[in-house]
Amino acid sequence: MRRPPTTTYAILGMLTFAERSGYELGKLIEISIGYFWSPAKSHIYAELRRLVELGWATQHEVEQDHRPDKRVYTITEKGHAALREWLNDPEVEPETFRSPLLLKLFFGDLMDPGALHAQIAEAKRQAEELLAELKAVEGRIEHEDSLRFPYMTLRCGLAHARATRRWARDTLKGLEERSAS
Amino acid sequence: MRRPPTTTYAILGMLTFAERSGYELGKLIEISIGYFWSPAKSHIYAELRRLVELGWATQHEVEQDHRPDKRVYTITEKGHAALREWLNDPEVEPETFRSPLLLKLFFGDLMDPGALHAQIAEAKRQAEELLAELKAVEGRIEHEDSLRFPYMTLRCGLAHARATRRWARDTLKGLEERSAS
DNA sequence: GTCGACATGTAACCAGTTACATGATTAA
DNA sequence: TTAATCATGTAACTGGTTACATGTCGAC
Repeated sequence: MRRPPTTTYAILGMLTFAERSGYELGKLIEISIGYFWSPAKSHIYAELRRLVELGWATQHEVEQDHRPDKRVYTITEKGHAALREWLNDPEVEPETFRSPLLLKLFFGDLMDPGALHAQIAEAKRQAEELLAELKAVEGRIEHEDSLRFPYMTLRCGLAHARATRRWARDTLKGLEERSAS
Repeated sequence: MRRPPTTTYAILGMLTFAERSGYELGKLIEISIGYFWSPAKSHIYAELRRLVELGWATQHEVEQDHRPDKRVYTITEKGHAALREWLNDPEVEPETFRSPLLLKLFFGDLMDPGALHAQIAEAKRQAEELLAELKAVEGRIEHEDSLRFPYMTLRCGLAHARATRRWARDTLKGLEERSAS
């Protein structure tokens, strides 16, 4: 039996902080690992079922007042062991990065200059938006020693958002200089 | 009929420089758009067949001496129009970025410190390798005015490789300081 | 009464990868 | 003769998304 896909371990890892329902995991992932690993909502529920099948988590229903009932998942010792085995495996799967914007830019000769400029400007705006978002998170977690490792991943995001913003700025400038002459 | 996936346009775009066979496209993509858009070999052949079906390219066999024959694809005027329509569409699909390394780091508390250090160190090594590769490409194309737009995409790759290297360096330092105390 | 947050899923689809299969030609 | 490059694909799989479906509960 092959090792399950990375998303399985992502969900499993999120259960190490506390037992949670699929819905709660979705909200949590969105503001944490979602920046570099973001499964669809329906995918989360599917993975939770797989975790139970594997014996890596157990489920139990929680009746709630004032809210619909929920199904809460708890990591097992077997799950912990599987997670550690994956974490310590020196073989790390390669990152994937795909950028439709860079792809378009590569063919920039064929583009309407106005459309190109607008699309890079929009990328710059998005980088700035992301940067503001990440800075806000940083303010909240930088001194939380228990979030030391999440903070390191945040620093990576900040570095890349800044690199993107600067690149977009420079590229726009280059585009404008050329169109002016 | 919906718009075909981005990979279709990637292949189509590569045909604007010259008519090419699937094999030639594979080699070319690897050293150009492959850094931010890299279809599998078999996928390239499949997309070429789709281009012909759509009337966006035509194919013809080329008999070769000293080498196996090949099937060469040429972009049509209809293909050019479709490509421009896609390029100028202000709606750009979002980038996707997935990092198993950051995912592991997020759960760093559960890792063996040695394994974590080794995995970040390996990421740093990979960033340096990529950086060297991109710098070599830069030296070859920076003054080629016809490669102005590809050069802009290269600058983005350089910025990100440098950001990754610096982040990995800083992170390793943080890890070492902590383990020393 | 309707909107939004809470809550869980199914079914259909699809983009893309992996492994496999085949064969020509050239250079060591 | 063996490896490397040139050359083209098929078939099976799979990881993952999208759209849909359903319903609870509280607040306005």
